Amino acid sequence: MHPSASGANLPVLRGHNAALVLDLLRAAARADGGLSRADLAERTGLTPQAVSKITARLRTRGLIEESGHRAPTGGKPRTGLRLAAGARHAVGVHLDGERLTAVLTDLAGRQVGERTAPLDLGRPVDEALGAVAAEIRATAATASGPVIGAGVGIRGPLDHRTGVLHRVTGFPHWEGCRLRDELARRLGLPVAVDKNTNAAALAVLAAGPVPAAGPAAGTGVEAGAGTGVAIGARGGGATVGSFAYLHLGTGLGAGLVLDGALHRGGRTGAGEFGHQAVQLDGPPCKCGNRGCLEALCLAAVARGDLRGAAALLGVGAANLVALLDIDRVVLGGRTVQADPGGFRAGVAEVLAARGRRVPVAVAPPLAVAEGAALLVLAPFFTAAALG
Amino acid sequence: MHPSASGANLPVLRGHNAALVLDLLRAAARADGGLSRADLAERTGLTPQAVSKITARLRTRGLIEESGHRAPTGGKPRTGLRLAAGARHAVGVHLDGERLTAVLTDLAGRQVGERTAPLDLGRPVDEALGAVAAEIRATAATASGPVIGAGVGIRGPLDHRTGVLHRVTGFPHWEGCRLRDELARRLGLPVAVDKNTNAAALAVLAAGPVPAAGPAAGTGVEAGAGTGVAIGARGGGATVGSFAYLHLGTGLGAGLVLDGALHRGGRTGAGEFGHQAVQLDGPPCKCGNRGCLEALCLAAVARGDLRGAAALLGVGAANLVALLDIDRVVLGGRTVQADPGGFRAGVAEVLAARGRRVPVAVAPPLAVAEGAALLVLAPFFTAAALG
DNA sequence: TCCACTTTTGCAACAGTGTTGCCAAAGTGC
DNA sequence: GCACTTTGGCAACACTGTTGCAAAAGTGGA
Repeated sequence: MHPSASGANLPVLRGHNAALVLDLLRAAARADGGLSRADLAERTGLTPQAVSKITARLRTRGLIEESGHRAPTGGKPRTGLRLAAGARHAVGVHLDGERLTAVLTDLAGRQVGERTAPLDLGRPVDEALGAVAAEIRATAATASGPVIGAGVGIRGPLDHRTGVLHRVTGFPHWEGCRLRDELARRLGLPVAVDKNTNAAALAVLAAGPVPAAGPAAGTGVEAGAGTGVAIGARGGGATVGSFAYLHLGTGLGAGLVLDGALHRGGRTGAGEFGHQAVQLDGPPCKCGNRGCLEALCLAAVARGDLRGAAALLGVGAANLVALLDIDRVVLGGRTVQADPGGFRAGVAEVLAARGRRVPVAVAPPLAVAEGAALLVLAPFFTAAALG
Repeated sequence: MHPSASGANLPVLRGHNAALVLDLLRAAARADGGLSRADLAERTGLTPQAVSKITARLRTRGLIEESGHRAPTGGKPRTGLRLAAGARHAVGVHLDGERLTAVLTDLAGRQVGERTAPLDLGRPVDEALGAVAAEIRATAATASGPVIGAGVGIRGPLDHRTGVLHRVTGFPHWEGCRLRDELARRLGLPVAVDKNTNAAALAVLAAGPVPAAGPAAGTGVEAGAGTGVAIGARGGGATVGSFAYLHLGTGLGAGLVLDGALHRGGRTGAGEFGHQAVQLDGPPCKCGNRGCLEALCLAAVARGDLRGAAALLGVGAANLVALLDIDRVVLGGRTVQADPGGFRAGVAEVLAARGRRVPVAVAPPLAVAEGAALLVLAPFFTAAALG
């Protein structure tokens, strides 16, 4: 591979624009319903004629379709275009220690099916993988159209690029498991693996901006310098922004979306949120240090002090919001789901007290599984409109 | 403006590739010297013929030039191409409270001149701005070619997009100063404003990867999903990676480069590193909270405990490396420059003790001013190779 | 000294992108 | 019924990178 083969030729250009259009239609599909060619031209900055050509190609491929007419405003009414959401499906799996949750989603990433099964990671790897593959197959079997692959969300540390697990707390025989390739071989389908926090963050990203009005943020583009991202930086089709997904379950971790893109770091290590020191002389953590946020937070949970846990989570969130200038915070994980309102309020309170006024929300319970499915759908909205 | 006008047409494509080539030549200019057309083709992934056309256009514009021949390897020797570094110049200014440091740089961002002058922010804004403008003019006057603008690095908080200062600690009459526009008016030149930490981070980014061998990091590109950045994400022409610049002076802040791009956040607020809580029951900070890293660190400095300050900085760095999976840490700021070796060692020690083995370096003293100049040079390496 | 060989670069023709100019289609409103 | 507005497609176009081929400029061996 080239060290930095980022030169763009005509096929790349075409793929980029096609993916952009498809992404806008995906976002629209999850909101009102559709967009016209004129809408797309306005939002992409391309000419209407270019959009016509692009949508014609996508229509030929069966990825989008026309959908009636909009109400006219004094001229010819706009023809609606929408994602042919049923044209492709994906399976997303959340491996949560003792439970497996699988969802089937359409091309827009919307859930259209669900399965749950117990999962015993204590079994031999080969057996367990067979069970996981069987669940994925069973989920895929309910799809009305082709299934393009399966995504898996699981606790880190792991390497997203290679799909290899580094370590699974409590189950040392899983260390080094080539999860992606093993599942892909069993399924005969493309498989993608990522941390549960990253998967959930993708689901939140795809769900679009917070329903309520967001915080004030000027949209004025100006002539100042901006080293870094060139053409092509974009988010989930809607407002580009930043948020952190904080996951409190058997551990504490984060999924970071910065400027509309998930930040994984070079070794899929980003998001290690739980082992920040917040009490230098605090109690020892199993990581070897003292005063880690995770240790304090889980201790509070263990003694039933959910308010205290939420407050601690709020402190960590405040640190993070300050460091990254993040627009909103989303909470998730089994512990949070036990008292969503309490955690939301507790975290928001600490954030406000520290002058970091950002909206706080709770992610849907299936966010990890949904996001895992998005892992395999992503290529459609990035460049894979080729072929 | 379009909400997300990221559609790419032919001019955008051309600009992207031209900027990419120029950026590679800039990086080369700061290292060995030059690259041939064949080198560029290899690194961009474009065909040699495309590179020939692109370089011909850049040569017509006087931005690059041929530079002798490489040693042949059994065929026609490669013709060297290099940035016409003297074709453009820029001024970078660091406003550091009581001192102004201005540098003149060439197109490659290399320093070719320097001026220092006392600065009294206690004076009326108008007077002080006049003095700053005069220094910039004096610096620009020494340039052998056209000066395309001036960049200013100053302590935050401020808004990079608008160039407006929010607040200058100790000098309330500067609040709300439209620094960018005021200077641009006085100079008749484009001006860009950014936080000192961001400017320094840009300088570190432009300087390229750490001279010694970097940490291991697989370069295998694979077929997994990667929602987010599409074409065009790139860094300073060299290895794309992440690092944090930590600035310890009269305050404590950070400049974050993630995946090769400076992360500013939506409100230029990113990098507020000093007000992370690391001691929940610690001493009060002027920000209103307790146990902020900045308060602890500056207290250590005040009592002459530089080792203690370095250790605290190391704790903060470890938190940050864990959260963002960062490849290296770079230190800077007046306090660090007082004992570079001690801080480097102290921070590295804490990082290692916490299992975050990343290289630690100290930035050159003029990093902020140099980075400020890069703010105005950036458009050349992003898209401004247009008409 | 000559000649095959390799490698780099350029010229010319080409494929395919988005753009421009123009026009038919399909509504509203008087 | 007719002027007007708006949408979207057809055709010609400009300009991108690509492909095919040849010239330039070296090496190395006979």
